[in-house]
Amino acid sequence: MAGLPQIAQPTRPDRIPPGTRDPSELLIFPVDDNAVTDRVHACYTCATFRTMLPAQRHPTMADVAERAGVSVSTVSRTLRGLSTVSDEARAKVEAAARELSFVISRQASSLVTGKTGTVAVLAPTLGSWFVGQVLRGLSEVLRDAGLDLKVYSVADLAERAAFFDQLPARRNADALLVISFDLTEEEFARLDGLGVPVVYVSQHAPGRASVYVEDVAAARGGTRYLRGLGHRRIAFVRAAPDSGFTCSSRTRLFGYREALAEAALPYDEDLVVATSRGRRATAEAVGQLLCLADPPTAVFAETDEIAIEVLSVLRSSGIAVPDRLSVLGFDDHDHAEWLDLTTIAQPAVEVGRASGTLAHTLIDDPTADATRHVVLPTHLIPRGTTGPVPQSAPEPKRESESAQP
Amino acid sequence: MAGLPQIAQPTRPDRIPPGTRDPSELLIFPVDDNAVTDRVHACYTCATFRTMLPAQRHPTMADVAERAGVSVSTVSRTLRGLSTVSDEARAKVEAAARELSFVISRQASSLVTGKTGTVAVLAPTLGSWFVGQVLRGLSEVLRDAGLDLKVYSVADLAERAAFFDQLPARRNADALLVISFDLTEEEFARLDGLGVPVVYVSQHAPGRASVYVEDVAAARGGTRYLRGLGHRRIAFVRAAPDSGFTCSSRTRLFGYREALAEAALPYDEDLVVATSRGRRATAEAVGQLLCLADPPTAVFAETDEIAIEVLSVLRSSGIAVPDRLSVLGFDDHDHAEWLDLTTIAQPAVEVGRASGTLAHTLIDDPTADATRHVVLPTHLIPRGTTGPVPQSAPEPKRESESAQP
DNA sequence: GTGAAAGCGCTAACAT
DNA sequence: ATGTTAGCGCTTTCAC
Repeated sequence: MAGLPQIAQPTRPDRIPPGTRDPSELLIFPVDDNAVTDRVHACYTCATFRTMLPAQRHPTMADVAERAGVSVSTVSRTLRGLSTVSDEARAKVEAAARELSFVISRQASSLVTGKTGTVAVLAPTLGSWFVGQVLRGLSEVLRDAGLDLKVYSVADLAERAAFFDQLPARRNADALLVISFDLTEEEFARLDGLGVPVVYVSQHAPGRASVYVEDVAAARGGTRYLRGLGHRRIAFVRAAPDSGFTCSSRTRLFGYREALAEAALPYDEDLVVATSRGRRATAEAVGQLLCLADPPTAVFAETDEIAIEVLSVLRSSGIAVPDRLSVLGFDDHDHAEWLDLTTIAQPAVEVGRASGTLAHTLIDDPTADATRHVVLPTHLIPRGTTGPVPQSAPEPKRESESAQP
Repeated sequence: MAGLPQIAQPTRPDRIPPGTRDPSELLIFPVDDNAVTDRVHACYTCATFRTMLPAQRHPTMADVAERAGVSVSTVSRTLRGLSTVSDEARAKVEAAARELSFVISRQASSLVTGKTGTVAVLAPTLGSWFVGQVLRGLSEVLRDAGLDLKVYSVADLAERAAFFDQLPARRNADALLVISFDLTEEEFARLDGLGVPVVYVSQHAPGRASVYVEDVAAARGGTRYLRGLGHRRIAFVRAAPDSGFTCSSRTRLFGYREALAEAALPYDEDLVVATSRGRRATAEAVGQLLCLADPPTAVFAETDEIAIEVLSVLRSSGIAVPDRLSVLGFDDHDHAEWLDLTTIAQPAVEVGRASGTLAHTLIDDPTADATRHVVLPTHLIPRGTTGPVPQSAPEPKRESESAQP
């Protein structure tokens, strides 16, 4: 692991305002505006505020018991809310615990109960909108259930392999939630043998507990909606498949194809393009579509984040939305409303909540149906980026061709 | 806690394709497109895929020792990488551990070492862009350090109070990271007595370990930049202060005021407006600014997310950016580039990395400087939403006043 | 209703 | 270099 950067020797200012707390005065380090390098500073004015506290031992149940004048067993029973404790003893224990700021050690109790009081979640990244929303719902439910939340993320294939090889969650969580992973059979098998319940989030895992929205039906509905506006040439922009982390591409593309088939529209592979993160890739993908002999009049993006990139590219190219090209997203990202993006909303927070609830159920009740599926609804939100197909499909106008009058 | 929703009785389709794995065929539940209610489904085709595995006991070190024909101590030493193990014994232990898929129980080892191998983080929400980026950097560093990451989030003031009352992280983590909280003195005091190192992230905590970007200098620089474009009436749009969760409003506003003062520009309270999440609040805030007798020619938004809302409102009002109004953000959110938003970039992922590194240092070395500050740089990225001040500050044009020629 | 004692799985000190 | 032993802080019998 990389160590901390070296401590830079701060140029001592002429006068150090003693004991000041105003943030503007505290920030007296020689930090250039717009500097390019990072550094570590000793904080002059801060150092006086606090002398190091001696590392103190956390109080244990024995401490509480002694103070309350009861046995450790009684403390344990009281704190777990068992009814076999007299009111008198309970009061004494609660008072003692409060006075000592006693907090139970999950490590110790888990050793004997076999429960860790923790739920682990595995996600491809912690930085995406969807994962963030799922975690929000999840943490809310787990907090109410008295469970802690541990997160594992794997950034690339090597880390992914390492995770499935070692399964660090194995003995250190009561359940594992896997968010939005396109798993191989081997990985499924590995998790099947994990020894704790596994809940698959945002994906349909055959024969295993899953929570997801009906991507296929939603994408079918979205494509039908575009068809209803008169569009016949509908493009699909998907995330780059190389990451291997998302399974929504597959399902949403499937729904798209179904809706085309319903209307006897051909599935044209030229209309399906992939983009990876970053504006360049999206610009290329969009360019590819617009250069087709028979270009699309509508674009269905796999996620709102992709749709927003597409909008951005279209705007800077001067292509009118929705007059010349309609754009449909998926997610109802916060920014979708602000950008007036038509999208298929999915209840991401609710997906998190349902996952947490399901995990909690499976933990508490080992006889619960471990193959239960929770399917959450989606709904289309028509906004301003979609409109009727242009009356006469115009030849794709290229700048070099259009002469000024 | 709310229970799981009732299992809906699925209408059995005419034919259940047996053993199929194609996702489209699996999704045979009566899920209406765009349905409004959620439900739980039993998955017909899935149930056949897997018979419940009996709950199996996790192998312990004793199991590994027995299989390897050595003592438990040797297993422990081997797995911890101590050098006092013969190659022969090491090989046998590693083989046995692998065969049994042994995973060490942190619970048990932490009981004796006093270390949990876990770092806890407290965040106001898990759904914001900044927190997500910080968590990305953090998890990367912690993974390399062999530490697990536990997250606590508090959604409202009641939960916040409960957290500081109980301090659930107390005995269950080796360090606590507090992200972007505006803490009271009482809360600081409570954390000072936590018994484990605390790192304050995205905030300057006097006398305590902190990692942050220099908000004051950055905001000063951003405001100077707008001044350099000729702007004299510069508005500041901040997040609603009622949440009490962010401390960036205070510091960034301070830098803004400093830059005004440098140029002897007056600080006009009418130019500082607050907005909460949601487009309506932003629309009102922007409206307030545009209705001023002497309206601003530039807007500095506390975050990119706010700036994007502002842009959206301006666009739908037909107010040209930057011709009539310049907009400056803060963060360099992913969407900022797509939207061509001028912004002050902060290295959010790097903030997470540095926090994790600092926490790791403080855990491993109790004598390390617990008041160390890491200050990371910011830089301004000029893009298309900022431009020179309009030549002659025009009277604010109101639709009712402008007559058609 | 309460306490004493055993032991969860591991590490650390000691003995060999 | 390896095995033996004594706990870490808690829960859980089992007596009382």
